[in-house]
Amino acid sequence: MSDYDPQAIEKKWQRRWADERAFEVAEEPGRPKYYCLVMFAYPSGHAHVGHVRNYMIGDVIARMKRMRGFNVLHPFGWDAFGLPAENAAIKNRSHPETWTLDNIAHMKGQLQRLGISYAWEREFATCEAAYYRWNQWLFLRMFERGLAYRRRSTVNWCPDCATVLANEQVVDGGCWRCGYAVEPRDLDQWFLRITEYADGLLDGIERLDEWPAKVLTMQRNWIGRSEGARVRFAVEPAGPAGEEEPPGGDAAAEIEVFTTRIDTIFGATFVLLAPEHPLVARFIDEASDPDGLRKRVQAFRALDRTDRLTGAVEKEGFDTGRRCINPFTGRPVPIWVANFVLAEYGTGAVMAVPAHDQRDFEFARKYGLPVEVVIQPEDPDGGAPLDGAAMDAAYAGPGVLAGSGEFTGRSTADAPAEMARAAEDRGFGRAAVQFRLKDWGISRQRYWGTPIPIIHCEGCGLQPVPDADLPVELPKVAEFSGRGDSPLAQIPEFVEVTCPSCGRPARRETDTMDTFVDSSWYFYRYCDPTNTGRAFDPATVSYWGPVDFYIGGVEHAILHLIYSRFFCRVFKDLGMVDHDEPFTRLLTQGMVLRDGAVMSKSKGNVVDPDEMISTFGADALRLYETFVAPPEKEIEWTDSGLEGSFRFLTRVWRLVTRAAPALGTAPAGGAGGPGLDAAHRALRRKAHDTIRRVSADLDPRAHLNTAVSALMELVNELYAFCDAHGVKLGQPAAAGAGADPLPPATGSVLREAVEALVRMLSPFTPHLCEELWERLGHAGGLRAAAWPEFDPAVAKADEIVVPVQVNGKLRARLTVPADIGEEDLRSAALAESAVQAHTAGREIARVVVVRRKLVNIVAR
RNA sequence: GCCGAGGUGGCGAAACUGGCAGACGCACGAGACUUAAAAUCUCGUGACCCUUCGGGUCGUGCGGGUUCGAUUCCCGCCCUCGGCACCA
Repeated sequence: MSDYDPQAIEKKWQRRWADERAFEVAEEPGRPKYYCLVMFAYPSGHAHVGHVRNYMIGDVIARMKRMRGFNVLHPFGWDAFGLPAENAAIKNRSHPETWTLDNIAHMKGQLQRLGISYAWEREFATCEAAYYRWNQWLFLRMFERGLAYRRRSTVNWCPDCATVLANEQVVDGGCWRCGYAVEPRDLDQWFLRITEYADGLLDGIERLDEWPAKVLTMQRNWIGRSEGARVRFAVEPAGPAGEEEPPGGDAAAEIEVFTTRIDTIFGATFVLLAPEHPLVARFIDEASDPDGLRKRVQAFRALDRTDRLTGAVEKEGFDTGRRCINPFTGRPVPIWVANFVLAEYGTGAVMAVPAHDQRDFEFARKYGLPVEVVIQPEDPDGGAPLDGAAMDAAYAGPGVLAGSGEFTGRSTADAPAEMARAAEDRGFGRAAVQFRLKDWGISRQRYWGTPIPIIHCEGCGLQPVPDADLPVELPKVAEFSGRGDSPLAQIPEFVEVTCPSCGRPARRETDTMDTFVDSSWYFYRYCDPTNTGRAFDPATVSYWGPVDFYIGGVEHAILHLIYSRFFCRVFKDLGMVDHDEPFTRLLTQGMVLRDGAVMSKSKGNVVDPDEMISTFGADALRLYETFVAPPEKEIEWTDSGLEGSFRFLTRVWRLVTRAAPALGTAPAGGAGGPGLDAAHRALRRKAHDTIRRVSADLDPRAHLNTAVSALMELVNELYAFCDAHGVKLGQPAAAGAGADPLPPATGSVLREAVEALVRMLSPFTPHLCEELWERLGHAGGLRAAAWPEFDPAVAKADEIVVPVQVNGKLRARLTVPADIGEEDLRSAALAESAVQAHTAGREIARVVVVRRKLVNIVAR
């Protein structure tokens, strides 16, 4: 057994860091700052090794940056509102706060046992009124600006969670949390106008060059910008000519469509309405509905929402019997209702151009509707032009407009802009941009969230709670009986208030905010966490912000990471932040799997960090999770891998503790020292080469795994060096070094390498390295120690090995002076016997010499 | 269908700007130490072939191309994973 005792070492240093408030920071104008942030935690109960990996990546970067002289902000906190707490309260007949605070206490203990260098002084939980009052404050600012508004709308309702979900929280038609099929419901809801910022959010993506391409793509898809045009088709009066319009009739009705292909509009042979389109009900008179169209509409609307959204339903439609006028051709076209047209996208109505849209084409063929070609591909061979009657598929490619009136002959490249302009000039349309992104519904009919600070007054309407009355605190008691209306609605002393405007009795809003509001700006609050006068001091955020390095799971690519970008822009418009983007660099860490599956309690494959820590120590766990693969990749948990990391740390322990008594003072830099022999110079070279590699791997590359392997190589080399120079590292322990004092040169070279090793390893395994650093005779801890300095003069080799190829195949390796000239290298290569054996009897056509890299001899 | 990321030994991976493929680790094998085992230390470990130290051939998903030289660049495929998707 080794005398490496992680339990004792880790306790000692964790206590010391806590006593010294070692990682708290203050603004220091003029000193470079670095804001390193991991996504804060939902206090679900227990951290597992997947969380640990996330936090380790942040901790390695934060500790390294600190040693490199940066003023590092590395905070942590809790995303503490949310449904699981409320569900647990219902189940346990307790209060959500109890469950939440218990979990936070437990998880905080777990994180502290990992020795993460958080500024715990800045910790907060979003369920504290001191935090969520600023959610309310911000909501009111958005309300004033029309960015927060209330409207009745069809929303995504999760029957299981008994609440509304944002569009982003519906995954494959189910609830993102419980998977239960989402239903449509008509409710009055609060929305945040994120669409106001759609263009800015999309354009900003172009400048996020330190974000993973995957996340940017997902955000682009989610925002879903389409350029096209809106065109209005006038509805023809109903019934035979001369018949009187019914009262409230639709003589002036118009159908507005959105299209990305206005250049095909002369080929629009019918118009399709969503079943929910308001005109549909007007077109179908219930009293005289001989064909039972109303029933068909209802059948369409009743279709499974998921199937309808994913296209799993058979495309069907029917003729309303009404017609509208194509404003470009002046011709009437029939109006149909189709089950695949979505009310919530665009205008809920589309023009159908079967010749140039595959879906329209199939629909037209199914129902015998006309197909008119208005785009002819440019065919250099002069083949037969397309014919609507004979086509077996739509032509959606580029070409030249045909049968399109004054636009005939224009190209599909130019026509759309011209035709949109024409539509605008003639007053029936305009160029338009359509987004897939919708406004963010934040109303939740649940208790455990931020109360929305609004009062409903019958006389005055929606009244904001005055700023002076903030926070609107969650009432402490509430009945957690189960499902139904918001629990807050059942607390009279919360609901019954007086109108701040007229003073008459009024009702308080009982919805709470989506918890994603909480997480959309928490990174600013860390900068100024105890401010009682405002959300944060802009000057403080100006110093720390934006977040330089943000680390978290890719599952937040479109939820949290779009909302935060949105809030950043809102704060900027409020004059509170001075940057456009909140997170300069984003790293999405891979998940930790076990037996090929995500760890979960239900699968019973959770690896508990506490168990690993008690067996191998936090340092071994930290090292394993950073070494096993690049941070972005998912990893498969293996116990043997963790054991391997523990073995390595034992090796480091033995190396440093046994060698320490014999170490001299480190060499004072310079070019290797003329008095040193080859082995000593080689060790110095290796040490400095490792400094170069590890430094670059950590910053900026964040390749934590290769940084560790470089350190392992250095340790291997140090073992070989010690073995060759009489420092006994192997067993038995009693026969350690120190018995024979080392020659001063050997001791000083060893010290230099060992101290570089300890410092560079310390971000990964801080407890072990602090202990070793102390044993090496340094006071003040590693925080005071600078990152080792790379000296190119020392790293420079005096001899190098150059591979020699013949026709691209490796045939020999030459050991030559590092500064060898091209000519000398060339002749040395040609003189090599192995080379001559392969060139014998052949003509040497060419010799490629790449300085310091390789020689390739081309022989024929 | 569209967009993105990938495919390298038994396994996790490395190769940063076109220059020795497989560093480092896991697993496995051999040796040293030991009464023995564990631990530790040292060595070996892509495949195939000739086998004599040693040498040869093949090898980074598949097929082509560019190049003195390709895991890396280009063209065409196949597969895996992720996102979006009746979005007009």
